[in-house]
Amino acid sequence: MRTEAREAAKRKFIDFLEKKKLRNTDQRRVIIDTVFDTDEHFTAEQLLDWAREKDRSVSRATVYRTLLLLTESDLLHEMDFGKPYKFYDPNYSDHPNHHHLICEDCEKIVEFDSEQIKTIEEEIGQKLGFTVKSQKLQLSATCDSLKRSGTCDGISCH
Amino acid sequence: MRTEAREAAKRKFIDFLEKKKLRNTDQRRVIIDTVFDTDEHFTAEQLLDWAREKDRSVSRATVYRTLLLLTESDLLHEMDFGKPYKFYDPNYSDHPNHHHLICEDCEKIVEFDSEQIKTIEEEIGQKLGFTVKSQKLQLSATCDSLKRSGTCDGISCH
DNA sequence: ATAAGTGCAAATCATTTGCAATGTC
DNA sequence: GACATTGCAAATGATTTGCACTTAT
Repeated sequence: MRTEAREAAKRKFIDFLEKKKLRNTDQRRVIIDTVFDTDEHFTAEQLLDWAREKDRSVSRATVYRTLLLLTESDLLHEMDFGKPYKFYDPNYSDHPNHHHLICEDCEKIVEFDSEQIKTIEEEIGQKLGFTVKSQKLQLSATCDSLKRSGTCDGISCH
Repeated sequence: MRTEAREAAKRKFIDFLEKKKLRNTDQRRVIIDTVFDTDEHFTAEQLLDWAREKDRSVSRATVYRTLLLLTESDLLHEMDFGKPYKFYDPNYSDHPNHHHLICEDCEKIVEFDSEQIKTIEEEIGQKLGFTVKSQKLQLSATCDSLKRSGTCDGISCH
């Protein structure tokens, strides 16, 4: 994630805590530093591992409790990729309307934006009598370069 | 669901079983009858209840095992609506490309199709070097009639 | 001082699985 | 008869929670 975006997200979280009269603890700081130092999707367990590398005192319970605060404050989005555990996406604060393409061949996840889709979504919502507030779009796809050349090189698949 | 679509889905499932040399048991028949007699989204637990009304011998284990077969054969789609349990959507065999709009006010789920979105998805996939195989789009929205008149009447919210 | 936050271990709860009995082909 | 399928009850595994101690404000 870009440095400014990352720092902005951390600041927003501190603001969120203050506004709710919640406390700015060592563990919460370590966890948000970890969350916004990556632009990968991650699981609760991965976050626990990473955070513990920085501070052994971070516990699984606090990771889950902080993940809840981060999703409530809309700085982190919960994602379901069909696995029995959740993934978390730290890129929404920088790209609030991005979508996901998941490659069935290499499991790689590509993020993309589309103004066009956003516009159509709003039109459709209006036609149905609703105001669209947010969206989740996941495309499942196969890798063209794999099919053509037998390997996952080029822009696709990595 | 329309009668023909419903019957077609059941037939496809029987074919699927035969092709895989799996057996056409009483319990599986009761479960698919139940699944394709509704066009609502449902949970495993609801399906168990409904199936048991028809045949007390149906067990939770068989419901889960049959749900797996139904999703594998692509006749039923698993959906994540942010709850700790999964929902199942029986309408994909009739409308393979439909999307969902979830109303934040009344929790109603509206299904809709859009050729336009499908086209854009394919274009974007191509540009990224992939062939799009399937998609999941969920819009989260608020109800206009509720905002205007204070009640959820009209086409929205029911 | 006070109330929020923490780690730990136990609890929860949807889903999965081992197994002996049963049913389908 | 062979082997898939079933129900049951126990296991699993991600996430949540109660509690006594600790820490931020």
